[in-house]
Amino acid sequence: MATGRTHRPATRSRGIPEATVARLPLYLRALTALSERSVPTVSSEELAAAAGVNSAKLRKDFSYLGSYGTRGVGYDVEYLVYQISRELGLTQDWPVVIVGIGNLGAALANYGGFASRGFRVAALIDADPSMAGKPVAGIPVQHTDELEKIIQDDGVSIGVIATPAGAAQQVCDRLVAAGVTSILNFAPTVLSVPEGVDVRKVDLSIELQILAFHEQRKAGEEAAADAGVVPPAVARKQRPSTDQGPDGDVPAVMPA
Amino acid sequence: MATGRTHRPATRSRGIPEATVARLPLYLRALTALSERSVPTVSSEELAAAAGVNSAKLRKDFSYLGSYGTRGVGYDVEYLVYQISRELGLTQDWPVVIVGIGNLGAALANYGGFASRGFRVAALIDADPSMAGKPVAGIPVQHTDELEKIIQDDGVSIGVIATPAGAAQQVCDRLVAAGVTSILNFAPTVLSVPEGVDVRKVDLSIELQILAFHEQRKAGEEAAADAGVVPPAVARKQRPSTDQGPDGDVPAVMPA
DNA sequence: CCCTGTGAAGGTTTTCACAGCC
DNA sequence: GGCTGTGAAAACCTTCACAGGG
Repeated sequence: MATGRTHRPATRSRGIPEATVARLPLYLRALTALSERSVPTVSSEELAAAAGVNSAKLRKDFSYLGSYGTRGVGYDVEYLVYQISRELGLTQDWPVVIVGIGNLGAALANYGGFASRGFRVAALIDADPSMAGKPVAGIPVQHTDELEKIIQDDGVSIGVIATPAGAAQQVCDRLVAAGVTSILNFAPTVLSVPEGVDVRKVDLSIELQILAFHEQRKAGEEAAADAGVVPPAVARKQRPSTDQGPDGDVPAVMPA
Repeated sequence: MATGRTHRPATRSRGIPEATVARLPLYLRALTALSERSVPTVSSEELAAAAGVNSAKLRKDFSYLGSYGTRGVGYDVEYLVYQISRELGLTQDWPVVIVGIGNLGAALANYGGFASRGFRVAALIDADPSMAGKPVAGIPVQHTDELEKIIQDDGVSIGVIATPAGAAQQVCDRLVAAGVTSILNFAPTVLSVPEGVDVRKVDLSIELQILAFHEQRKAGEEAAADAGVVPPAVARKQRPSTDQGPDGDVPAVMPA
């Protein structure tokens, strides 16, 4: 699934596949770690292992960005960090508002991974008046009444919804009306947004349900295998997993 | 990307595509809402809209489960709820442990979506001795030392990791050694697990980075469109979004 | 000789469009 | 006539395998 904009016909020369975009942050994280250890270059094989992906995929992904490697050598770590950051738009500052400061909202506010990647928490917003002024992660919570003003004053284009499901659509509508065009939704609801607005969702219980499906499947297989109905399962030898990546599935995403 | 088991050759009669599995929880949520409103039947069109997916996809998805609809009428809500629950393995009880009771762990412990879907929080575990005994969401936190005992006594097969990145692999190893075979990882690290163990990950900052990518793209397009270089963007009329679904991308998944 | 970059093949997922049943 | 279920086509993504540059 794309972004709703992927459908546009013309001018798709810079078209980076959605699946590739989804992996760029993984590569970036692995590269940042290498950079911190002052590793100068890395091969597709090594980087792929660090990102939990296979190397052919990684090379194909990078080929969409351009030819940033050197044959016989590998990729220059610093250079790649820069190129991927630029491609993802992380070289600019993205002010973000978080709406709904419960446990989850607080966890998000405290999450270090944002600040280090060009995201700045511009404001924390909650509907509970008794929260107003209370600092969370060093930032004072503001009341929902201020929402429009904050977004306009700070030029916020990305909003995070961490409210209960019942409030999510209403908050979403206000965010969009005030100018937000990208929304990360943690509430377990389908949001309705106008064209041009991207929504991505993260649903904790969905991930668990998918695990349960496979878990159940495993149990069934064992039983079947024990009964000799199915070829015996491969021995479970310990070995580093490969290809641990997002992917083609549930991640929970989607366009508007 | 499949589950690592998808590759197995033989006996794939019950093979439900991974992309379909990833959407079943969405359908289930929409159906549960209809059930609560005592709606008896629903058409593929209506249910698809409620789940944020298109109707052809939904019908194809259901066709993998069997023929549970009635032509000219639609689907029986209660019956479908049951069939999907069963397929996902939610008709049985899944004890779950959450390791790492910071803001995020606490949010997860408090999250209502678990209990209502067959997941039972069997224990909360944290490495900080001063947390031990403190109740979170009504459940007393236990120390990491108890981890193996808890997992074995309760027959836990699903573990949730909400620790800092540095501790994640170690916790993962202990969970796996104690018998856990499915892991939901919130720490921003690639986990290495033996074959037969499924890992799914949720990375908050990855989702934001993907939004930033599209956000940047929009800005660039507007500029280009203003300059007449690109066909003018479609007017942004308000209209309910369709096809808001997980999907083929970053969700963050993968097999072992 | 090593490792990137990439056509081509193979697989999976989505979408179309309509036959078939109620 | 309405709506499901599904082959067939199209789009998308991954993997293979190797040409070609360092």
